[in-house]
Amino acid sequence: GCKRGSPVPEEGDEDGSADHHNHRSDEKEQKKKGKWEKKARGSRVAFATKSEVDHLDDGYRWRKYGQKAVKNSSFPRSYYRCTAARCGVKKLVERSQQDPSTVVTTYEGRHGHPSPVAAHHGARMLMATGADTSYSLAALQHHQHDFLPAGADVYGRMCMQPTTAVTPSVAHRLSEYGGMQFHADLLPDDAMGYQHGYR
DNA sequence: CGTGTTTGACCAGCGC
DNA sequence: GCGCTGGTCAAACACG
Repeated sequence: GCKRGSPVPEEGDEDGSADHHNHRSDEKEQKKKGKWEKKARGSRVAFATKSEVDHLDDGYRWRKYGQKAVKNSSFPRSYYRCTAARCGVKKLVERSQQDPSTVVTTYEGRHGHPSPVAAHHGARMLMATGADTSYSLAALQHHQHDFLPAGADVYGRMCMQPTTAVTPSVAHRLSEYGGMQFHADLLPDDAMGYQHGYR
């Protein structure tokens, strides 16, 4: 079922990493509670980005742990998890059905640790604080003129290519701002359910 | 040998 | 109870 049950995605019980027993039973319990739709742990943010590759380098290291076909889309959905220890942040990646050139990336939770790559841009830290993701995005838009170079259009098309003035992470967001739209858990579940971000 | 991806199987929630 | 759907694990596999 596709339901975002909890209307209040408050994240106060971010202690899942505390008990990582080897027992299968406990892991199962963890799986049950780990339901995105039933138990909203941490923030959820979805981005629609134009890219020819599914996996975008946003500055963090991700490990793919699954792939399944979804009903609302003819393309499979990929599941990623942050490889950092004690970091249970998850990420979903799926292509848009109507625009195969568009990739929808969904983040859940907050890292609580800096990006593995040298972060010399404040924008990097904005993502790391995930808790205020919506604020981070707002801040990004507020300061986007600072990061946004004259040739922003270039980043709206490519996300993996090496950049000189901005980091891939920034480029990623620029692409979102430069033509695509994002939606956070601020939106009603209707907006989340009918389709991923197209309106 | 270490790290990450691919892939099949399992389980939980929902509707009938 | 059963089938459908979606989320995750875990062994096998690929790469450096």
